[in-house]
Amino acid sequence: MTIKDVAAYCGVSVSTVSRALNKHPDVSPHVREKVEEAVRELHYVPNTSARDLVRAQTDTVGLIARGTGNLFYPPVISSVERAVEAEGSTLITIHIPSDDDELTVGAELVKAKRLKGLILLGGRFDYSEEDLANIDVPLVLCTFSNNFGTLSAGHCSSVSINDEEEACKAVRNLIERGHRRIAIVLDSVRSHSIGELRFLGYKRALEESGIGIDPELILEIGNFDMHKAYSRSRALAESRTDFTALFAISDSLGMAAIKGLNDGGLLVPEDCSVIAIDGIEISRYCIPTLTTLIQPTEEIGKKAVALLMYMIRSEAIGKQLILETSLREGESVRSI
Amino acid sequence: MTIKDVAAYCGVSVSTVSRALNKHPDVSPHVREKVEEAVRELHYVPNTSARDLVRAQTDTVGLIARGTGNLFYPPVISSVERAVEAEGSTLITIHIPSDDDELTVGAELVKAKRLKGLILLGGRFDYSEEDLANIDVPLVLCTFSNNFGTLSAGHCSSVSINDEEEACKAVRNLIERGHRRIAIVLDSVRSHSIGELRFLGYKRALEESGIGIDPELILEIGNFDMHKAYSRSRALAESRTDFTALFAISDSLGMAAIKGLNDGGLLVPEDCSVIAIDGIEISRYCIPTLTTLIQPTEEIGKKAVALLMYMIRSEAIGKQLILETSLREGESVRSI
DNA sequence: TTGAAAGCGCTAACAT
DNA sequence: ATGTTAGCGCTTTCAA
Repeated sequence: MTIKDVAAYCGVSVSTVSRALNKHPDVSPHVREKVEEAVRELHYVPNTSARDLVRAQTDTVGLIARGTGNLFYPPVISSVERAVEAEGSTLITIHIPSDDDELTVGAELVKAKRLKGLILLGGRFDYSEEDLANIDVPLVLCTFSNNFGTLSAGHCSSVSINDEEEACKAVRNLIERGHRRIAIVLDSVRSHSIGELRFLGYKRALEESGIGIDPELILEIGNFDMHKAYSRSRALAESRTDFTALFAISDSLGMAAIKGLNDGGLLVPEDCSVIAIDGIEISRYCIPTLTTLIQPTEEIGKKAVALLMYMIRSEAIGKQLILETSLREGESVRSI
Repeated sequence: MTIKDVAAYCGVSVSTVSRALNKHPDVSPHVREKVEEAVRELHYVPNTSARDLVRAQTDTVGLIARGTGNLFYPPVISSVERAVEAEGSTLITIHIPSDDDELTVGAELVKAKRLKGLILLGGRFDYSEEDLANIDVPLVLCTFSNNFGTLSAGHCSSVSINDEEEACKAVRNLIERGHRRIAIVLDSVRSHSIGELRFLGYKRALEESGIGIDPELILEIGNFDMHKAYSRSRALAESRTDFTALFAISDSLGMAAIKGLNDGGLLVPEDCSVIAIDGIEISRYCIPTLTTLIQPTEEIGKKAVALLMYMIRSEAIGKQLILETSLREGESVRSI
């Protein structure tokens, strides 16, 4: 069942069928209708490989999600999927561990699948022009990137929250409620990724209020493992260190921390308040409900695809888009 | 950068390069080496579309996950991704809402992308031969299917836990601990999907022990929405209906139910025990930790791909594979 | 062991 | 408005 069969069935040439299929204007309504009927009748589905081969590039865009098991991704990926689908394109999604290099994987994928664009989820923010140069199709980073001041944006856009600012907001929220001894749970202060940015926000909020940084309250767990977050928080609770609040850079770390504090003898929020960033669905149903800054996952996905398509179509230069979080008041923070 | 360039670079014909690339035996070691070097030198990556066009089918397999936001999927999908990657194939993943028809979507996808195989996650179990006939490539269902007795397996395999049996185990666990008034939270008793199967297991466990079914204790929420599970459980708690335990057919429903019971005035596990099925990571960090039957997600994904590849290669008839869960003792169940 | 050439299904000039 | 035709990059007969 090829385009030839459809052409024969309709008694026209293949190019006419092709034109009708691709919604070219110069096809008579009568023929167009006949073709459409034939397609239904014959259950004809165009061969994507053939189409892609003759075209300059595929109708496929790639999505690379770095860091497995991140509960923040699924809704973003869903959103990207829907948006890409709505554009009539195809999405290829790949998850890579956080110690793989997303740009290397990306460059290969782009070549092999002849992608027309690429979206990166959870990448680093310290890409150099050189790194980026390997990918010769439009690129959208779903990571706040503060180095575009020095980088020529080229075919690279970004959409994300302002990680530093939002982290700062979260910690300010705690400070406003009277907390001064505030712990932080993060992957690493030197992650070249959101961990580092959110740590900067934490630092800034404390400094604004003249509160010093206490290394004892910085729980660097190396990755986004809930178990590590649990055990370190528990240890901190058991150590009887003086602190009344904790900021987790993600909801899952926040939930693990609450459990750790709890098992370490500290009640949340009575003995220790906890705030996080993400707003994943399940954190509305834990006990206590997590207070968190909700990332606009749906919008991140939609905007990422919109930016990508925009760049693909107009070969325009990249744009940096910053979205805002919204506070979801849970039960894990109290004033003191 | 095409195969022609590589051929020119090596001073051989394209067919020789093609043979070398595809590891045909009849290529002299010397030429083979030269080609390999040229590929590295020139950063040549074969054009998948061209390759797929000339071959009978693509190197792509599809994965359709039905029901969005299911936390059981991500680890399975990751596992499938890795396994497919290890086979040198490509995966296209699509999420569809639970009210879409996975077989229709699947049939289209297979045609359009000329997939060599398809994996279905979270599908129904009441497919007819007719339904299945629309998909003319090997198919693996990650859903327990009890109708293969009457269905000729054809090119269709399945890998999953025995939903009815495992649900029965879960409820038996509660009964063994002295519970007799046991509620259930599920999507629907007539879902033609795991909901129905697990309900059957619930029923069987109760009947085994001579416990009658009380419609009041059956919380049908229509879908897998945590919010619905929350509000219904809360209402049940507030109604002061007599019950001491609750079985949720998924971890996320279980967590939502715990929260609902809690907010409705019942402490878990003191006033009400809760058990579920899934074993998602985050349910180890809620308060109380969820007692649950862990699904072997990693293995489900791996086995699904293995079965699929097996069928693709040998055109063999399908196999039905049943895996076992393992009990993860949490803090949400106590004996009475 | 290698090369020449046909053709996979489609799109897009170009011609009419 | 429609038909004819030349490829897109690759694999695979068929010949040498």
